[in-house]
Amino acid sequence: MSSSDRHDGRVPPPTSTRYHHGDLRRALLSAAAEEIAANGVAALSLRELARRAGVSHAAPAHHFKDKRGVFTALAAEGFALLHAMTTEVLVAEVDDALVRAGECYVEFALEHPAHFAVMFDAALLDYSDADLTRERDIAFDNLYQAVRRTTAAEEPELTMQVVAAWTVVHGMASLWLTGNLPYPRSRDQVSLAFRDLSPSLLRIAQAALGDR
Amino acid sequence: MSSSDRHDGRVPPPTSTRYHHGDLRRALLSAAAEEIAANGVAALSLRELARRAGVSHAAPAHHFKDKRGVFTALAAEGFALLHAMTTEVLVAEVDDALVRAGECYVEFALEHPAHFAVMFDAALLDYSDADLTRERDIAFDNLYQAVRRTTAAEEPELTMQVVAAWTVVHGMASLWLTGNLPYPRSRDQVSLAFRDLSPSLLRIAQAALGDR
DNA sequence: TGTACATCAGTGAACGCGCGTTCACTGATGTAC
DNA sequence: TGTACATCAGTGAACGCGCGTTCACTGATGTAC
Repeated sequence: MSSSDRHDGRVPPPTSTRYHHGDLRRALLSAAAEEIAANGVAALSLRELARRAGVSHAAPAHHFKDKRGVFTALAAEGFALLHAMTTEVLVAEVDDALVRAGECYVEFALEHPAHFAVMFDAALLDYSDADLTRERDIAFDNLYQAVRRTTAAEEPELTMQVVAAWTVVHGMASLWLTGNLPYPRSRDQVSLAFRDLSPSLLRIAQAALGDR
Repeated sequence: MSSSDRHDGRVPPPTSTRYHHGDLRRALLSAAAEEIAANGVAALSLRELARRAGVSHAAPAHHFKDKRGVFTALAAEGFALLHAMTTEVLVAEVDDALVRAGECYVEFALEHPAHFAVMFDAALLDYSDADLTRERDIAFDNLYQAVRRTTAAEEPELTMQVVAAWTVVHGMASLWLTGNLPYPRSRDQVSLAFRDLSPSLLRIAQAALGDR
């Protein structure tokens, strides 16, 4: 830690080694996302995050109570990201808002696999965290809105359609992330996959109804 | 460890404390399933499994190389269970084999959540394990067979329909396990949920195609 | 503009703990004779 | 049927390690005056 790289202006240089990190919370969350994406949720330790952020192992305690706090913050961030992506689609007032919102869901999962892995895992999260539940609720709101754009159905049919739509995109995201979809794991494949799978989905649904 | 409970016959009493466990491998896998279902995959330790099985902490090494070995054996067992369940449906030669096989998938996930949690998580598994890949492949075979019962489609449409069917049941199982389906987490709700959701699924698929 | 001070993010040493692994051992089982 | 022996599942003590947590501290920042 030489004295030359202490601070050279109002905005601290993010690459130099300084006593105060500047944005350690952000850095720890990013490190957590990388670590989880690479080695899974079971491998995460706070000391490892501190190491990745180039900070002493006691530093994270200033930003997160414990490991659960990191997972919870990551999940909240994930819901916020998903909400932002789907909101973009909804405000565009396009015809196929539901399909586009569904594509958002899958694109989000592919781009942020660590967030996705954590968002629905009750064993990892602290649901008394107001941030988490708020972000989750507003993200979920957008799904409801997207479904409403394609149907005039009232409850309880509306909820059934929300569940059906969510089921499809959630299944798709999960299978894709686990390498079980015949497409490369890339965001720009999502629209193509939707186009390919929609007719098959229709066939499957028809078969399910017709065979009864 | 009194001398009175050593062995009183050919078949060792499973409840008494004996030097040789009798079926430790099984007991460890069951303990692992319980532990994972209760506290998640991240919480599992070999020492805890030994404790649950009432055996010294060094004993598991005789049956599993390491934690990954336990996860891998659990996943293989899961695929075998799923295969057995779906085979039952297929040999029955019913009309709605695909729907029934799909119900099997969701029922399996609800009844064996720990197995399900482990089966598709690449970070936990050793894919060089012949048991695992064999059981996975034969389980997957049954899904293909079930789809073939409803369609004369050839490749690549056949694979698309397999993927579509898998997507739906996998999404359903995942959301159900995470408490996001409006049904109690019970096996006998699965058929009902299928009946409720199939029309909604059809509507969603139609909307996806119609809006393009 | 300069100085004093409160605040707080980050340090680094220390701690106790549960973990996986190793190893010489022991108890039980089954098989050869 | 009885005895000797090989095999191996399970024991328990020991080890080193990475972990989370605590705590007195220090360096940087921002604000009051």
